[in-house]
Amino acid sequence: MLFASKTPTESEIVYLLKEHEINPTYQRVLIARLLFVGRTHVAAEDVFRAVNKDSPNVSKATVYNTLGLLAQKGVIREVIADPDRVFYDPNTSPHHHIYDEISGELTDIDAKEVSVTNLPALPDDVELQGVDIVIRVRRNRKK
Amino acid sequence: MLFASKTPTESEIVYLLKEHEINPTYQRVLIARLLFVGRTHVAAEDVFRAVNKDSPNVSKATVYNTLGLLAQKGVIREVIADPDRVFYDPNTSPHHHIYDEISGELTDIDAKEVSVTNLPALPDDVELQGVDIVIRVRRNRKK
DNA sequence: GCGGCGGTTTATACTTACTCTAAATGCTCT
DNA sequence: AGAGCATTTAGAGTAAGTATAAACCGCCGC
Ligand SMILES: [Mn+2]
Ligand SMILES: [Mn+2]
Ligand SMILES: [Zn+2]
Ligand SMILES: [Zn+2]
Repeated sequence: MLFASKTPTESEIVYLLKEHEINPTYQRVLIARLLFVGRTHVAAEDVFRAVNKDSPNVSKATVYNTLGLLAQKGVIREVIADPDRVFYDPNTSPHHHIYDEISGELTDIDAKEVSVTNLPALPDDVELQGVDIVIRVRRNRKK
Repeated sequence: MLFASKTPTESEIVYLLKEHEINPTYQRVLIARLLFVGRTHVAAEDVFRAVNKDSPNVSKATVYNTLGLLAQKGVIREVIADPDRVFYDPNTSPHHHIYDEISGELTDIDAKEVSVTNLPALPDDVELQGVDIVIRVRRNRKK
């Protein structure tokens, strides 16, 4: 979901959540806004820290529940690339990832820049959820 | 690494480990053999259970350390697809995976059956470790 | 055979990411 | 205000994996 502004307003976020049949509570709006303002790949613990930076605002359970809910409703996307944590991605347009095994950082690659062909036909009792490409790299630290 | 026999002998495993500069201890041979006989994708806890099924043979630490060592030396491969655990794969030939989000099962797809083209050029301070494709599906349980 | 020595394994404690539970809070309708 | 449902919360619990420090093993020189 793309916004006209780089930093969507609270009411734009409220609208986005409603569109996806999510009741826009204080905590959900706060978390969603953080994601869409930051436009980066974040883990749940990052969100927990950010959202409680100044004052205690949102519990850990709510952070996890909200990220799960947003992902399930399609507002954001889960990325499984790091063996230690799930990343959440506000970019829901078709794209893939470069994963740096050293820093743990994820970078987007537009799906148009990669083509995957000849995917095998799937048995008809399976429902395709998505095709994820992860390019695993190691960026050499310090020259 | 392919074996003539479907069930490699102990000495074939010993040779395989030596080839990869791994000292073939009792525990390492046991674990590697289990992987290459089973020829499936297994998590560390699966290996721990299997290897200690009858009598206590190998500690948890050694299971984790050995799987890590085998992967690092290229005898087996790690697969990151399930958010809850790392899978280890005795199939090191180029291939990709179908991941069933419901059962947690992984299935191989030969790399020849898929083509990925137009991968973006990587900055020259990054070393490519591999390109992993995961096809996420849900197999509908019970008609 | 004995002592030493590096490499390996072990039990066990610990950490980290995440889930569960049951109570408290809030929101809406009457 | 009170009922009823949705949501949030603190805190306990789980599961995968890591760290630590002691024990053990295989080999070598004596
Ligand atoms: Mn981990
Ligand atoms: Mn997990
Ligand atoms: Zn992304
Ligand atoms: Zn495989």
